[in-house]
Amino acid sequence: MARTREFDEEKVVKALRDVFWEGGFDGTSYTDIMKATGLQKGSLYAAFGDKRSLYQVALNRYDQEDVSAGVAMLRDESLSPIERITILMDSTVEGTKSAQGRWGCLLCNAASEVAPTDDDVEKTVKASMDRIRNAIAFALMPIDKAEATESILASYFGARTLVKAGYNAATLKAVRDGVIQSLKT
Amino acid sequence: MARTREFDEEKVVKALRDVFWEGGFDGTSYTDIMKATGLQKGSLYAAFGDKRSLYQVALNRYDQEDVSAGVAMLRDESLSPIERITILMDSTVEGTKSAQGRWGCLLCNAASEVAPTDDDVEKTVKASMDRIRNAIAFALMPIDKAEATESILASYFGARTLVKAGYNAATLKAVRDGVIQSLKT
DNA sequence: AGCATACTTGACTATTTGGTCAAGATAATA
DNA sequence: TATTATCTTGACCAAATAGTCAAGTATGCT
Repeated sequence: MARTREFDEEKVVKALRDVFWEGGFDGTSYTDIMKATGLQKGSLYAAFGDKRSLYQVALNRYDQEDVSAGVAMLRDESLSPIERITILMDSTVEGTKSAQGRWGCLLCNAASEVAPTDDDVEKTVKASMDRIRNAIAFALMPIDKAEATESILASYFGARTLVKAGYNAATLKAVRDGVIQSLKT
Repeated sequence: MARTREFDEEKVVKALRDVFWEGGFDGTSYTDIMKATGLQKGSLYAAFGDKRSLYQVALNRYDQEDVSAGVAMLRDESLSPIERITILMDSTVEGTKSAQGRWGCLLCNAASEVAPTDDDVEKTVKASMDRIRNAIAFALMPIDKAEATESILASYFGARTLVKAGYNAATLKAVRDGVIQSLKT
């Protein structure tokens, strides 16, 4: 019946996630988006809607791919609770060394920049954060440390903010060690 | 010799801090800035320079007023170490209830939005964060918990991010309680 | 093969952006 | 009081912004 879509939606959605992840909402222009996705404005509007919708697509992708990976690790019962939290916090140390790591946490970036003026984004961000919260709580259950759930969640987001602020691996290791230490007593 | 400045620099600088604190860098236009300060563009340029300079003025004011207040509290030896950390974390709980609290931490906002593309801002943010870090370390010394410094710093910034994401007082209390619990063992 | 459908393109627009500047206003000094 | 240095104003500008749309294009179905 009709012409088929030429672009690879998988690649385009990843490109959307990356371009907003790196640049933020206001910091990313259509010029940037077109360059990143290889699509023209018209196609973007036809396929996804306006800029806010594009951002939502990016957030959803981040949830489905990046948050999900972390959640799966935290729920992996072949690892010990301490191992899982160590891996979680270690990922922030690694973040100091990679470009993507230095982009920070897209959820935190969205919470900071977009959530205050966009109820839909606030809901999406909170839902993703809750998934992480619940996975941390699940990981802590076997060692009876559920009361540490929220403080570890906060330490994790705070650690990713420290990376964005330019702190080095040593500082992030200190965060990790402090968190692990608090679970060993 | 010359005409004197009409505006109250104290009020203008506070207004700059507030308008960027609430709206972020890209999210704040000259229209907003003029409305907040009561000054025209030309005066702002003459007095402070371009938009990035205005942002730096706001950051410095935040450091001198808001960060300093927190640092002074953390260094107040008339309070016990646990009391001081409790007050620090409690401030995030209170933050869920005030407009200014929901603006989040200007340092975190700056780290997220501006620091990656502005070396001066990165330096300023890091310097302010270090002041808080050192004050936390100072507060923890008497109870020999210095190794918890960075994880508490991260919990604090993470908590303020949770507020921006729309979390309620109950969640922030859980963060606070988790942090305090980890100091009592 | 030809049609119908929907995708793709890029020129176009109205608005807003940060930034400039010349003219006018004002207060401290001589 | 006249002078002078500086502050204040708002009109102005070029560039960039998000968003629209009509025309052209390509595909799957009949």
